[in-house]
Amino acid sequence: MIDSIENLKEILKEKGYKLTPQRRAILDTIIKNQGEHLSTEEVYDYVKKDCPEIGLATVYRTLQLLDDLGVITKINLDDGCARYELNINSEDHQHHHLICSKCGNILEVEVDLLEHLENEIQKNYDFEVKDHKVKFFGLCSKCK
Amino acid sequence: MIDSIENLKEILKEKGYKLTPQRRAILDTIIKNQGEHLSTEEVYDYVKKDCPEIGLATVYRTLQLLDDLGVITKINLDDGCARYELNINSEDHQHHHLICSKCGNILEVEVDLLEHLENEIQKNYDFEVKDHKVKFFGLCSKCK
DNA sequence: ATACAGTTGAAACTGATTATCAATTTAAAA
DNA sequence: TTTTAAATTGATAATCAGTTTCAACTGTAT
Ligand SMILES: [Mn+2]
Ligand SMILES: [Mn+2]
Ligand SMILES: [Zn+2]
Ligand SMILES: [Zn+2]
Repeated sequence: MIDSIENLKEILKEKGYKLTPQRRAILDTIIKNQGEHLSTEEVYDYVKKDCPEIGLATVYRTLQLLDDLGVITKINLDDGCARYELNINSEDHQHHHLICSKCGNILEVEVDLLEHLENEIQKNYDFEVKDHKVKFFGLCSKCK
Repeated sequence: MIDSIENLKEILKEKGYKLTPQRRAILDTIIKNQGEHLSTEEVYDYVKKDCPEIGLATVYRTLQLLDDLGVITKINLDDGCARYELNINSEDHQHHHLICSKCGNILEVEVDLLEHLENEIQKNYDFEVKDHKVKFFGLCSKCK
């Protein structure tokens, strides 16, 4: 969805928000670490290299804001803290995660394959599906 | 999976745990409120009627224990606290949840319909799926 | 009845997240 | 470019779910 810092300013301006060096640095960090699922503290540690004076509260606030704006997505890996990842396709549904119960490694699943299930849900429950969160637990190739 | 308090004692005994009035009362509460997704505090409030002297720490400990034993399942509805529900079929996968973004109502989906997706995952990622957590977000029949 | 391991409740503690607030900064207007 | 108002920041305190500690208590096997 977001190509670079260039259009972050536009996205912010639309809602009356300002582009600050802190916000820029935080998004830079997330883009640079694409593929990771960073916690707030982890983003804080990374971003301090570019922006040593930044406060942890600002990181919490900014990640929440970027999530509200649809730039990033908050995910829950049941490890006691929120994690975030960059949104690639804003239109598309959130991708699935495979979580290895043994080594804790996270794999991402590109295919969605939920159309059939979602159609059944629309039909049987009269529920209009907008998005989903899907986690699979099990053993990865190395651990089984 | 669990029929009544009768076999809770057996399940506990197998692992060297004891059947206490507190554990009995907590499971009673969960059985009585089947279909709800109770938080620890909510279980605490209900169970105090039968067991007024019970401590909140005991409720936390017992819910965790029952989850470990496979009697109940912890679920995360992104509202800041853990919630639990009785396990009906221990063998089967956890059922799906439909969460209305407007009214917050939770619907349960009986059909699984994930075999195809799970087969693709086994094949393409060499990942052995044991269980899953699936949440759909959208609008329920009343809200759309 | 005894013994002992498991359990309890109260209270202190932890760790993630949020709220507060005075000082600072952005962005738009003058 | 200066002015201005609203948004933002960092430090700190506060909150809140959940965990730990520990002395007193209880369930169960013998
Ligand atoms: Mn991911
Ligand atoms: Mn349910
Ligand atoms: Zn693994
Ligand atoms: Zn609704």
